[in-house]
Amino acid sequence: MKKSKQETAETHEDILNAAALEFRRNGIAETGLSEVMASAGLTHGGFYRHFESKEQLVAEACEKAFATVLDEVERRATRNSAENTLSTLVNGYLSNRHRDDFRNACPLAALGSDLRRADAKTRKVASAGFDRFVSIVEGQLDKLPPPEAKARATSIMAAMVGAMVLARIVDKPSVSNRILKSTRELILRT
Amino acid sequence: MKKSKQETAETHEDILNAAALEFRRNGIAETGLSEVMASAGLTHGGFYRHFESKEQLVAEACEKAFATVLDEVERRATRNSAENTLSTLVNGYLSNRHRDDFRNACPLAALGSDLRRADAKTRKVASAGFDRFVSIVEGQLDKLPPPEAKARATSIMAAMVGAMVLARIVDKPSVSNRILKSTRELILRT
DNA sequence: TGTACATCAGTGAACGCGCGTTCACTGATGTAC
DNA sequence: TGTACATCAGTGAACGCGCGTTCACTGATGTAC
Repeated sequence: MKKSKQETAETHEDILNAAALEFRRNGIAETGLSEVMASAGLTHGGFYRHFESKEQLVAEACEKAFATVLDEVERRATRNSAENTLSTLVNGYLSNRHRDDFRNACPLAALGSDLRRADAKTRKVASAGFDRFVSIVEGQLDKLPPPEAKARATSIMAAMVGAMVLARIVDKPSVSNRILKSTRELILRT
Repeated sequence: MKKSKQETAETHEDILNAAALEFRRNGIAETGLSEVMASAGLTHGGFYRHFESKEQLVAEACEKAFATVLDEVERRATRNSAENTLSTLVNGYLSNRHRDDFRNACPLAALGSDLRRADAKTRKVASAGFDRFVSIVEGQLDKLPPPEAKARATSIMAAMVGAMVLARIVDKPSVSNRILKSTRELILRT
């Protein structure tokens, strides 16, 4: 039952989307290929018609997750450039919605320690994703001279990622909310 | 070859220390019990004389890692209370040494996304570790009124953990160093 | 345009491997008398 | 204090299981003529 080129391409995207979600939700090592394929509506045997290995899927799924999330962040950041889009961006990132929903979750926070241990290709993807995210934040800091803006944007990313990682670890909702709130304040005060 | 009570207790600690190191270095799911036992100088069969399950080892090893790291942080923070110990603490946490050496690495940053997916007991341990770390930082903010100090300490923790997570993901040393440096500045300026 | 055939996406069973866990066994320790 | 025996830390082999990966097979698609 060979499929048409278009169907094949759609299936490829389905697997990528399923993997991008499952990896962020359950972790890379904890997510099996059968799980990913089932989530995409397929049996696991067909996996190797689309990817050379799990490592390649990890790299492509991370790239996909970064692209999806950053396209959306960039879209919202550039929509109303007149308003204060930095606070929109920060409040969106450090929100309960982002914390609780992995469908559009930032891979840096969702896969933090997994990415460190991933192979070179995936780490390259993650590094590029980080750079792009910093650039978007930097674009919201037009009141600062460029070198300071880059440093500032970098530290804002660190604070946001750390807050999201911690907000998901902690087992008391009140503490989780306090982490998000105080980090919003740390970044946005001045 | 039964061992004396003291030897048994020492072996228990050896396994805990080995696990605390290997989990932080390689991740929880990626570290096998054979690996931990070999690292402690034992064969894997004896594991269940000391622990009920891998989950229990994870919880105890995390507790051990938090205790070791936080005792040391607290010791240094209270040693010379006259000096500015906040900058000592922050500069120590956001250092290349901390980033590159997992023997005394903060479990929150080293196991970030692993802890989120751990069982209830381990998450409780991690939450308690986080609370204690916040209290130590809060103790260095004696110029702020208590409620603000707690919020500030919380956001400082978020920034430090995020910076360390990102500094380890990124594949260019220059970017990694920039993350640490800019976050030190974000926290310590004012 | 129609026909014959090669291609290959997807299925489902099977592979070897390492995992967490169990178990029979050993022999020094600790205890009961 | 000395002796006999139960305990149990540690070994090394084995267990079932799920993992990533491979493979024979199916049959619709795409291509060559």
